[in-house]
Amino acid sequence: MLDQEKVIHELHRAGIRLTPQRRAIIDYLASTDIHPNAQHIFHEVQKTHPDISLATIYNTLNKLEGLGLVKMLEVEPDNRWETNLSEHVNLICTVCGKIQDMEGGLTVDSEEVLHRFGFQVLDSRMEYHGVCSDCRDGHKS
Amino acid sequence: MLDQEKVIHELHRAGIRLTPQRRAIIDYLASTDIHPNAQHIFHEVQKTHPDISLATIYNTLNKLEGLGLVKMLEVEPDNRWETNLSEHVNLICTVCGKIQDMEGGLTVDSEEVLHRFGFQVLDSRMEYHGVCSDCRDGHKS
DNA sequence: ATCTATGCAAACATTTTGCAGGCTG
DNA sequence: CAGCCTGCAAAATGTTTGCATAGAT
Repeated sequence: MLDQEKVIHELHRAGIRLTPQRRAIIDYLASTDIHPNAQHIFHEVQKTHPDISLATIYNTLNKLEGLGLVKMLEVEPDNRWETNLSEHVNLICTVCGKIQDMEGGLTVDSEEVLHRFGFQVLDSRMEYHGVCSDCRDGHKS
Repeated sequence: MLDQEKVIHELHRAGIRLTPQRRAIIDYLASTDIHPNAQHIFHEVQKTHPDISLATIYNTLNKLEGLGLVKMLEVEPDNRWETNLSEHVNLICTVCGKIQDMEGGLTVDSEEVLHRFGFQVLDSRMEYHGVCSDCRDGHKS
């Protein structure tokens, strides 16, 4: 989902150093699709870098986001992060908090928005909130 | 956008008292389409209720949201509130923070999501982030 | 060698909670 | 008049910032 080579290249181009901590964060993000929050990333990266601090997680995520390499999902109670940059819908379970990607489904017509509102679309975020299959199953029993 | 009679009826049905403060908050929400944040609502309602507290704003908004009468938009740096419950897209200007509603445009196919993912859609949130016409104009000059 | 990144802890900002008194229904 | 609601202030939580040291290029 996240192209590590591209990330490293972009960091270099932006003059941002590739430290072991950042490397570990990038590796973790590339390895998962669970849309983790900062705390979750922190705990995962701690396994290999016990001294890492939460501040470094935030620092790195913000830098990656600034380069357009990851996206922050503004979800309660804390933000979640994804590396899927394609146009897709996030299915957010309001019971367990799980987030899945649904490719396709909705298409943004930037031209129409520009004509109707003079609004230039740079990014789109689409979410369906509801109950995932796991939680529906559990509820039935 | 917000039907005050319906709100009052729903509050009554839910056994939630209609205090002057809540009335003022509802009146303000019904009068605007700017998608205010809690602070903004606070300042507006303070004009007629100088003693109101921020906590009451939050309390009321949460109760109204619990009844499905308003929607919270999880937007940085603070949540915004809207009373438009129909399926629509929020156009969010990343320059000035203004939010506009775009009716139509996207349609949620709940059946498809249920079939493909076993995910039961209860609510949808769609946002286009970009630059509004005002900010584009300003930028050009 | 330079200058950015790190870890720590304190600071911040928004939202929630606890409590004593007040007001709605 | 009973019980919920208010305002206040303190607490809670997620995120950012400041600083001295460590480390990447």
